[in-house]
Amino acid sequence: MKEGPDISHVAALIGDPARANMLMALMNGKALTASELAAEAGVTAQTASGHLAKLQQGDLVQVRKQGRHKYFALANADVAAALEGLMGLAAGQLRTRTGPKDAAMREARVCYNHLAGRRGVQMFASLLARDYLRENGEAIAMTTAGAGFAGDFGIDLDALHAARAPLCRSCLDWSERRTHLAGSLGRALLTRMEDLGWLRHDPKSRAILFSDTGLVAFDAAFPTEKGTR
Amino acid sequence: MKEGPDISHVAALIGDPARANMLMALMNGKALTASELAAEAGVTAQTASGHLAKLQQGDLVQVRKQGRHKYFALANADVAAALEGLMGLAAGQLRTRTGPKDAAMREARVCYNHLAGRRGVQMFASLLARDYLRENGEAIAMTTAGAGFAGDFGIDLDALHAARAPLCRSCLDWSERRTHLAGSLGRALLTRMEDLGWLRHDPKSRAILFSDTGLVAFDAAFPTEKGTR
DNA sequence: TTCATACTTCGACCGTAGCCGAAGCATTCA
DNA sequence: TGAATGCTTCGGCTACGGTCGAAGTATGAA
Repeated sequence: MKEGPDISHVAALIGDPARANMLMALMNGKALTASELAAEAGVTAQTASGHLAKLQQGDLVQVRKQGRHKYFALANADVAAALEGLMGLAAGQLRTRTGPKDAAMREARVCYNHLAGRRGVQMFASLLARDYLRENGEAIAMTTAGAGFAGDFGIDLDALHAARAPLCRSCLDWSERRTHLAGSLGRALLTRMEDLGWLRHDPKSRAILFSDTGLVAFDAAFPTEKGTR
Repeated sequence: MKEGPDISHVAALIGDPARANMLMALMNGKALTASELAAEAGVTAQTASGHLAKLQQGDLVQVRKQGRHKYFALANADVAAALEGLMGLAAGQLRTRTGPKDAAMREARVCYNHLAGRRGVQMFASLLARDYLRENGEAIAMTTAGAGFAGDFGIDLDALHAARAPLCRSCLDWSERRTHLAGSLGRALLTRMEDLGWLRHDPKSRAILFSDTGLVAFDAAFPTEKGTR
């Protein structure tokens, strides 16, 4: 028995304990790095790398490269549904456990050169909600209203456009596990807020520390749905 | 990575090509013998036996022993649902192909000592539809109306009750892949119809040959939903 | 630049599981 | 009773795939 151009291939992918643990860890919809998945599966990084390559080739996971990290997530809802079905047969138990350590880092930190963490996600969501930015798949475009907002905020868009770097890019947040704003605009927003005295860098870590008045101003500038009222 | 008390075990069962082929062959809901499944999977009987034992132990299939045959079917609808989910991921193709050879045998034949084949299934279904028999899981009980019908048909129920053998048993039909009536009642019905001259045994095979008048009488005695009018 | 981190590739080891031939039961049929 | 059929157990072979150490590449940090 050799040829199995069917269901068996994908089932065999799930059938390995290490890979199954990885997939189960991804079942909450969050993205995890290769190292995290290796720990989750209880194997070394080399072994995990091989497993993840197979999962990717089998279209069970999608990958997003982020600097020197690789974030893996389930490929689509169908994969989750298939796993659910198998879980029903196994009457298995879920395993959770996720995420980082430092509270300040989760709240706000610098990601390369832009704002990340809970505040970074908040800022990006606020810009999207007010239609200053629009997401089209991977691409992010600024609206004319967004350009006005950025100008009012004290950002020189012409200078940004002159540079060759892309204006807006989405970036996967490793603590929130949602996307936040990167690109030259993300960088400009962070430096502008630093100039305004809203925040400063923690010299001992990547954490970003808001001043009291800065935090109020930030919430006013980037309101969330709850905070808008 | 060793311990995988989860989803991976059942997935590994499906992950073997031979076993996957067997499961796919069972996806139409019909029951198949070990030999048929071996052929379906492209392995020898010994190998298939091992695979089927594992599938049974993993609660993916249920088994029913029928004389020297063993009929396997999917354990429940959950299994089928899980397989469906995996098929969705594999975009796989179904494979069908089933069943016996001789047309006369499929139409009607003797199964041990009772009527089997299309006519046997018809008879059983007719008795159930008119509430002469009632199915309770594995058990089959005769109703009082059924007792009256049997008496009118010329069957001595007292004699059957006197014998130690069970009155009614269901028997899985290998060509129709549905259950038909076995037990002492099934035996009595067949011999009674032979006495009435409705049918006779083919001396060269297990086939049962109806006479023209016998077939008309049989259809009248055991009408199907379509034939009732 | 130099160092540290995250991931990948290479090579070798090893265990497990699939496979079949042969023999062994169990059931049916003559 | 003996012969045929259907399935299982046993034993041994083979190979595929998971595993890790060590070295290699890429990215970010100092």
